[in-house]
Amino acid sequence: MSKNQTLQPVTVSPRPRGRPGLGADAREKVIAAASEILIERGLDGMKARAIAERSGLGVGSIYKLFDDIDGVTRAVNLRTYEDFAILHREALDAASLPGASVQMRLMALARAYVDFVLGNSRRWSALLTFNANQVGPGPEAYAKTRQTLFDMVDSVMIDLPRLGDATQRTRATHALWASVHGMVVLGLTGQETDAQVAETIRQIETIVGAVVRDAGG
Amino acid sequence: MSKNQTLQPVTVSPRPRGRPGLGADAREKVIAAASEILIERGLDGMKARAIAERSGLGVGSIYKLFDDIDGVTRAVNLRTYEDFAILHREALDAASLPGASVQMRLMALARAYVDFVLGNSRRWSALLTFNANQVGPGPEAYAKTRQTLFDMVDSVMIDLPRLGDATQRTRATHALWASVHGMVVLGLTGQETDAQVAETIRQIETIVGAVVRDAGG
DNA sequence: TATTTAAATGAACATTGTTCATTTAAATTG
DNA sequence: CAATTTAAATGAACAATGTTCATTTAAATA
Repeated sequence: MSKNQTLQPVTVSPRPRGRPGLGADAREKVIAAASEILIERGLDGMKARAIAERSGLGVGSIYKLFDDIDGVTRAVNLRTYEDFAILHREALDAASLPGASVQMRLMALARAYVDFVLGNSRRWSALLTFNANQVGPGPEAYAKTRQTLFDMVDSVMIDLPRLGDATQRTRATHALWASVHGMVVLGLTGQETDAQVAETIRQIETIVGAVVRDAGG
Repeated sequence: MSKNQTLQPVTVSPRPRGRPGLGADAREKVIAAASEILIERGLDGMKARAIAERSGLGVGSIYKLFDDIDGVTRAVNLRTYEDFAILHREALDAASLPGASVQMRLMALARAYVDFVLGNSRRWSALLTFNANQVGPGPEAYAKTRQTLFDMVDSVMIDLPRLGDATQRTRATHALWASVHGMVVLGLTGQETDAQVAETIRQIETIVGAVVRDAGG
């Protein structure tokens, strides 16, 4: 191997002298600790000191890793959103058997939505609160997951014969999934009975059914 | 006039001796001050001291009138919700000309929804944040306004011929309006361009149109 | 006018986000 | 290996905010 340093200068900077940085997993430890607290005690329990104690770090270290507590919340919410997408992927794969109708596949995705909210109420609530306070589009990191979710729904919608061109299908996909979001948000309060859950599912079936039939599905 | 006190004892308690209570409008002054701050500085500006200063009361007085700052927020949000409903009423009345189609009237209501969010972004955001943090159904006071809004939409939906019985129509009304909510929430971020607003309206038209056509409207 | 009473107040406290002077420990140097 | 260097790590201290309660205030009565 050539070692001609004039042609190929050493680009790796020499290891600095001082104490090495926080382990690469320090960020991960903070996010994990904060997530646990969120699940156990809700967003109100996600205090700087509580996160520090559970993660085994000092309070100040959190501010080395994140700009502020909102930064931790953003990271936790991003994790929530990713888990949300993973559940959808699994549900769609399970429902994508040969001959599965558009309605069936869309409802499988919708049920994944409902299931996630039911099983992750505090993480979900934190995500909603964050979005409600956002001005402007969310952080760029969310875009990828959002696109992943969109693609899943759109991959089903593409089987509807009368949705028009790509622009119109994209619009219908966004519209339908925002609608599911609305019905879940207004239907599931965090203290719901089985009957309320069933009613929410039926409402979603109503809208999905109307859209699918209207588009010749 | 008879003054037989044994048959008709005096039921009005005598005026108490001490300093009289906060004026009946003290609560109103707090709500007004808090609303102004919310509009000017957002939810983060709604601090106890800021509300006290602007309302001309002491900090402690706020805690005589409300259990805590969340109580003030709840009252402010209720006011927001009532104003929201008023705008819908005006829009529906204006759109309820003879011969106005179901689609036209539903879209008039939907445009009122969008207009309110655009014109009251911080108050709207506060309402969303509150709902996101609620566990269980919102306070009972909200139920009346919610019913008012539901009745408006339902009074249009009743003109659709193929919505089935009252249970199914109620479900469709809830479903459609929750859908509009979802599209507005995900479509209007608080920093939206005219194009984004137009796209949101078209998405709503897509869902409303599908539901109306599917129900024979 | 003096007295009584409860409303009204704001200083004081508790909690929490955030900073930064100091401590700590890893890597290098001699 | 001991001394030195360096930046990470820390947590005490500060700032901001929600909340309480002993004291003050003023209206109604005696």
